[in-house]
Amino acid sequence: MQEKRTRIAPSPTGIAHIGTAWQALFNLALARQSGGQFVIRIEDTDRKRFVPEAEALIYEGLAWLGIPYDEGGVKGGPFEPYHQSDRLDIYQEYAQKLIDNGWAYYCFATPEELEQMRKDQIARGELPRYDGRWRDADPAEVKKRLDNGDKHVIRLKVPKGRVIGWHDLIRGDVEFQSDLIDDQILMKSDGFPTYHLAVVIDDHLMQITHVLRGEEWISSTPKHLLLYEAFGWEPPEFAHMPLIRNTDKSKISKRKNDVSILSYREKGYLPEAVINFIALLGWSHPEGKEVFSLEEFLQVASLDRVQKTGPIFDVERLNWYNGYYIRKMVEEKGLAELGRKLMAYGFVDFDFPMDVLEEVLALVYERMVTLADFAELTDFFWHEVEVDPKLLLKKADATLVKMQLSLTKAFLETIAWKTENIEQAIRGLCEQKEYKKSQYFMMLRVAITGKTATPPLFETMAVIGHDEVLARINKAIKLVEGADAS
RNA sequence: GGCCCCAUCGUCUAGCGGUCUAGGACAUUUGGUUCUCAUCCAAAAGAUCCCCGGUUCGAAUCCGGGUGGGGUCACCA
Repeated sequence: MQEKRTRIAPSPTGIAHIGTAWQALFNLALARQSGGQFVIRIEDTDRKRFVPEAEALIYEGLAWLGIPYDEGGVKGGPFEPYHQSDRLDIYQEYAQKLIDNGWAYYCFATPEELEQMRKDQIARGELPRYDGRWRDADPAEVKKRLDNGDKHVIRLKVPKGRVIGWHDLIRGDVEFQSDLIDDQILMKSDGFPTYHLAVVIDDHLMQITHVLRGEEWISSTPKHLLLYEAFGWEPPEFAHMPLIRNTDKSKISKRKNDVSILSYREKGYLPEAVINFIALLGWSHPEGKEVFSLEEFLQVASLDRVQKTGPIFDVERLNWYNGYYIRKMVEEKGLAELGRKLMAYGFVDFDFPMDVLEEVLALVYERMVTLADFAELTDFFWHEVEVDPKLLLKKADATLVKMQLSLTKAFLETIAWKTENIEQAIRGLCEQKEYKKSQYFMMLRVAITGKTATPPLFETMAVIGHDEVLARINKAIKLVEGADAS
């Protein structure tokens, strides 16, 4: 099997994007399965949108998800440098070759001039495009402008009347008419290459064999193919993944979705849940499995099971995975592991009573969707609780409730503080006085936790502690008296 | 608008000419367990397989057209 060299080529323009991680997954799988390498190259040729911290965020995001790479990034490798901004002289050199062999030409049109040109075209009802005004310019004139040091770009001389096609590994045969392709800018006037030039040169020089990227690049591919031809290079295989979408089916965006990898960490998602979830976006496991690890994915992933339709990013499903993986973690590695994760990600308040952390976790872990849920699920264990008297009196009058609370207090006063004893005392009281279970338990739950939904009462009380429970019951009694008086 | 890509339950998807009265998962609803919630278990509901033609004995699956959605048309990637 041919060793496949694949890559992702993110731009450091802001956040580490979830789509980048998704793409990385499939690129990695392809490389791994063939014994090849997966490369990270940083495409930082756009100085206007450059964000200094962005690159580090990309590495951090991928590292958090556990997605490794073989070359580039902070690792380097045999094809250095892996930052396009460090490869300017290379692009310069190759652009010159294209000028020399007639595949490219200088264009001295200013941005303002081109803007005017487009306006005119639109006014005339034409579609805006470069009109080729410098395509066949007089060489003498070009030389004069060059000698004069006039600002210029270098454009690709797209041949006329050609059909440019390729066999896409995901989509099959795709074809474009060359006449519809603009004479693409290859070199900007600031001496930086455009994406199109840089990506082709780098992919070739770095010996990338398979370009697996998003569908948004599909209409750029013919331009790239032309460049391979212009250089006389063998093009790589191309495969275009569908685009992950917002709920309204548009391409997934910051505005309508959370697309930052790291923000999922901040929100309390587990990397294995995120991985499992995104792996199943536009792809299905050959055995129909819904739950599997990154390792397993890397072994069984294949392009022929990649769907052509853009999947919608559905957080509900991610939530299910997250709850599932939290439970799985506890079952396989114990509560301590959950505790460590919670601490590591900063979801445990500094004044939380650590000695009862595991006891508390045992009671709430099945109820957690994200790690961030820990706070809300557990605040009443160690915080003052706010009790709504209306909830206390929902299904019984004040006289009865007050009696129930007082008796409960009496029954609990002297017992040895253990779950079984608490249960025995309370159930005993309940039977003896023939309280309606649903009313009595709920009332007591509210009195002690302030909430209507909590872990089982007896265990909860056991963790909260004897003195605190009695204090809360006392408070509830006063509350009921107050409500009764008014 | 031109060009290109795409089209199965609300969502993620299985399906690659007959085994499909279309299967699974999430979400939803109901029942069971239970002191509530959650977990767990069971069940239900949910898709004219976008529409119309064609090919075929036979189409969700192949072909054509339509419609719808998406992407792209920058000195951004």
